[in-house]
Amino acid sequence: MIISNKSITIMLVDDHAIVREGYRSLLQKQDGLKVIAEAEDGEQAYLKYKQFHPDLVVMDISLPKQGGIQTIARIKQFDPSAKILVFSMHQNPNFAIQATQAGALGYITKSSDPEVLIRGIYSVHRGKYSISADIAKALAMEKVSNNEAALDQLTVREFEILRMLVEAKTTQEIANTLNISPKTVANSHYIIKKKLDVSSDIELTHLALKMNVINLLEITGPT
Amino acid sequence: MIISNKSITIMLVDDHAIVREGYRSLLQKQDGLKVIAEAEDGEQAYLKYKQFHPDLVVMDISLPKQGGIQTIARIKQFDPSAKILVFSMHQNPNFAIQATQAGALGYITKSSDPEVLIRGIYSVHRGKYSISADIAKALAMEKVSNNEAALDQLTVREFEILRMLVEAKTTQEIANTLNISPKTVANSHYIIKKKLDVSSDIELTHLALKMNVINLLEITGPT
DNA sequence: AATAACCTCGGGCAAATTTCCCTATGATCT
DNA sequence: AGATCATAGGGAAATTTGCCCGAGGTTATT
Repeated sequence: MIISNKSITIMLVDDHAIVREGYRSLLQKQDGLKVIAEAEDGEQAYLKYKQFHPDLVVMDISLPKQGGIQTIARIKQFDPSAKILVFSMHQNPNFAIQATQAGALGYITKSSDPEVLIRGIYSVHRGKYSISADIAKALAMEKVSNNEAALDQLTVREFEILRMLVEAKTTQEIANTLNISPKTVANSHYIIKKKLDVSSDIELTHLALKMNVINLLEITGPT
Repeated sequence: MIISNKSITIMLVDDHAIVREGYRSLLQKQDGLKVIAEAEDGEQAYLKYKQFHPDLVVMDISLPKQGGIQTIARIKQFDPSAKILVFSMHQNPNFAIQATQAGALGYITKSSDPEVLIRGIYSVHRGKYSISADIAKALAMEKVSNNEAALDQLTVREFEILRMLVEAKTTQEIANTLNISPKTVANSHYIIKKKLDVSSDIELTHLALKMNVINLLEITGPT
């Protein structure tokens, strides 16, 4: 056999315990994969990465405290060779774009079949970029009828701030969460509006809804 | 032993395979619980409920095609004694309210510890309503602040201005349309925010969407 | 290796807005 | 007739916005 006899070590990052339970149960069935660490928020993920040096990180990006995108960037900063596979509930390709820009090597939606995740893991481990079919399709569609390209102009940080802004977080709250000055948040707020070419916060909210940066259900409750 | 020797039979409904995997792995560890069916969308859930008659249904409400709330209502219509426990990622209490009104007996968030879910299952099975602590808190907060009747506090004129505001019209445009001074519009804008108890325009927009002052389609355009 | 290009972070400051209070004029109600 | 309320807007303080700048750090390019 020319197959490596070493398992691929994996760190799981997800804020929902039940999902981590699912990962573990699923990955245990695979001989070549071994879960060596788990984290439930961005801060923990970063610290545990430094501690355990897993071959690969499988993470959700909707994390409490300083979001997943930012966490990807931090981990990549610490270890540029880190292999990160995003496993997210968002079908929105904008998230995939942002995640990739932050350094993720793969983006697979949670609606995918478990085997897709498994294949994605092996694929990313080999250094190959991997996205699930639904996202690939959405990306392709976007290419044709895209006016959403505007969002690509935002930096990772700006995108993150945008999300918090349109969730009606205050400048102060955002500053606290991201550990930056309120002034910087205000400046980013301004830059975001300028880049997206809107002149009021209400327009900004509309645009965010239109581009599915936030989901209407999240703010209005179910219909 | 005076304990019932019959297990509680459960149907799992979640569109994410990984989450179902997690449920199963978690529930298997409990002696008294037995998963006898799974479904990944509302339609399937309804059909399988009729087929298997589980003692209890644990379901997510963010389901593809006609959502979970609708499904709860259909199942309850078929069997008013159905016991349904919602297990959702949404901390938003509106979901809990809607789910309860549709007939759910419990609402637990996915961020809860697994044991909270287990306790919820037993609780709901005994016919007792069960919600997780975070939702209970959010509901309590809501009681004091947010009342749907808030809009009634607005005068006709204010309501008119509100609608134009959330359509992202500028103060100047509104003033022109209504033939009043921009200063008056600005004053009304302030009064509206005060009456509705919001502190930013983004919050105002959310509230307007929530209360159906404006329709989402109007601002997002056709899909 | 040096340079350019960018991102993040924030200070400064004038202009614009928001906030809050106040007055005034009709309606409407009692 | 007096009280209440909706509407309209002035004035001034408090805040935010819009724009410019520069310091560090990273990433590409040459």
